[in-house]
Amino acid sequence: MAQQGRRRHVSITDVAAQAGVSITTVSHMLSGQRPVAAATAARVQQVIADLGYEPNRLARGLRLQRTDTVALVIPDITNPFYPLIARGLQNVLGPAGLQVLVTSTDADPAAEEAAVQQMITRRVDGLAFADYQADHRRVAAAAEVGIPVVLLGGRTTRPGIDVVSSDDVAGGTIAAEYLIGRGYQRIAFITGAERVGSPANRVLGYRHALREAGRPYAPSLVVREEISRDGGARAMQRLLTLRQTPDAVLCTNDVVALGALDTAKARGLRVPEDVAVMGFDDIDIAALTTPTLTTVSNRPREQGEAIGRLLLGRLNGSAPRGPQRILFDPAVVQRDSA
Amino acid sequence: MAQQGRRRHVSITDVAAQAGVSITTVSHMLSGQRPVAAATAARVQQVIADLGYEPNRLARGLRLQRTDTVALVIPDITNPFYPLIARGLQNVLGPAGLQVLVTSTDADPAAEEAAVQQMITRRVDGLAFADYQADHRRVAAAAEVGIPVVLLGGRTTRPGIDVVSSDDVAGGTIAAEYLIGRGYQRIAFITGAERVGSPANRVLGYRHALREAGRPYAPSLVVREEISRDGGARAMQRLLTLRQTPDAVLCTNDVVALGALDTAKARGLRVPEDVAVMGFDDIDIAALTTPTLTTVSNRPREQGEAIGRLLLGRLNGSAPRGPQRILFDPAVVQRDSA
DNA sequence: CTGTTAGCGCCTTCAC
DNA sequence: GTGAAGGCGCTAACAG
Repeated sequence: MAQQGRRRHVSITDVAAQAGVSITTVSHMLSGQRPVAAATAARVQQVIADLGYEPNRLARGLRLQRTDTVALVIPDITNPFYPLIARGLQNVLGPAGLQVLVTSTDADPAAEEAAVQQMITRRVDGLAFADYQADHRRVAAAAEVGIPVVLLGGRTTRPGIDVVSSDDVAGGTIAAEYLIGRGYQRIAFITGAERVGSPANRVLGYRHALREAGRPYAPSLVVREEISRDGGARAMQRLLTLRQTPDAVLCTNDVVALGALDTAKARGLRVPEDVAVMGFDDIDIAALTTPTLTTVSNRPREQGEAIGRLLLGRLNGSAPRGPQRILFDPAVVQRDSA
Repeated sequence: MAQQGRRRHVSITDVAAQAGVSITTVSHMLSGQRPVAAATAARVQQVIADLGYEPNRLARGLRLQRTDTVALVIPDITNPFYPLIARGLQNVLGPAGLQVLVTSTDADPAAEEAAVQQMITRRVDGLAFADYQADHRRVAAAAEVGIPVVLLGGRTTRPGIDVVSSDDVAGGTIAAEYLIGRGYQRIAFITGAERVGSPANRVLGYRHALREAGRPYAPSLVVREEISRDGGARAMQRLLTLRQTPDAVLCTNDVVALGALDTAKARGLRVPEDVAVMGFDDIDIAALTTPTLTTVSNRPREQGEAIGRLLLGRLNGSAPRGPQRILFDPAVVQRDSA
């Protein structure tokens, strides 16, 4: 039966003693590193089962200088985009015997720094890191001690730092092209305050598409707000105060688009008749809103898997020496909101 | 600058040598466990900074028999309910210096067993475990080696196993009472096929409320379907074929309620005028549907925080000896659909 | 105020 | 086919 108090874990020494062999033999029987007599093996097996022995990975890690653990540091686990990344990562790392350690930082620089340091002290074998700026300086400490790093959403690689990202410029372009093709005339963009990172690149793509279509670019139609549902709602309110309100609004991600929808609904606006709304990421909720949300798919699960493969390559030494960069082609997912 | 190849981590020995002191002094200077001369301290600090020393938590964990790590094993990280649990858990554990290790199992019994065993070998200080059946046998192995366990959604405690759960029976009761109070006469319930677990308990509460109100219980109004949006849609279709159709429908969770809304909309029924719809959980999208969804809040974030406090209590020994059970009172979140 | 030393549990080289 | 012993990096008696 279950125990109340704390019980000492049984160690390899206990098993060896009970089985009347040396710990060497137990160790080799577990790892299969060298042959063990059938009779001995059976006896050891039995004792392991009797005692409920579970090897201590701390000790093994200390000895092997390897923890079979990979860290995933993300801004917000409650943004559905990141659980999908986590899922993809676990999909490829799990079968390889690696554990994923997930931490949310709330996009707070101090928390991000603390998280990276924490992971270094835990001697993770690899680090996947995401924040809205995709700032490589945040992970420099890890790269410097030789931990392979993959930066999600980054644009530029560094020695020791690989990058996985959606092609955000292309995403902004195809989204704007889609709206232009649907006949929308005044297309606004709700983005973040930072001038770098995915949000900024999506705006770049949007401007590119306007230019290609011979449309004027109106700075007043690009509004910068906190990247959150509330931020999206506020930005939408601001857009609705313009003399000429937009007939379509691109939002830097789906969560922000939810906020824009909140405001539209609160104002009694019909979507997409009065104003079209479009997001980025294609999180699950995008298919559940009313109206369902037209968006740009960034295939987060596949990005997570790509991160995993990159990390695995670094860990088993099969990766090329220089830093790698994997870009995901975005695609418009047409639904009802635009 | 960042390094390409693997570099050896610097250890406390390196710091001691470089600073010309013993490792004991470095250790105590780090932990503050005993006074160190100001001059010595300064020198050691400097060396630590120069060398970029990060203590190795594996070694420390091995020595201290404590990892400052807590495992969270959940069925599906992409189900929005669980990231909120994770968030709450991290909220209380983080400030206490504990890391949370999250793993998804897809509700696969084999994966669940593997995850628990994995966490034991990693010598986590505590384990939070959730699956849809809330089966305590899944965590027995951890409890037996003395790891404090909290089971999410469980009904019965065991020695070494605490429980945190929403009070599902009460939830079913207040939901039904709310609808009765609003004047609805024929209240249906869409639930899952299983006769145990949260869905079943919610039906129990619903029946209780009917009885208390002196209303008859009509078995034909309880329909069992797959717990999903499609399942909800199918169940609603079935309800609409009854001779006497319901004027209100309780759905075992919000996703199922979305399906019910789909069918109502497809049939041209007005909600709540023709038929009211109500869910459980209060996930984010409940506020996004048209009409917005009246539901029962289960406060997942707070449940996560409760798990964290329970675990902390076990770890610092301040908890009572016997197993504890924390029930969350559900609350009706009134919106437009009922 | 500081140092020496004995493990924590495991893997692995070397020896039999 | 099997063992003995060293050491991964750290903390905490025990000694000055």
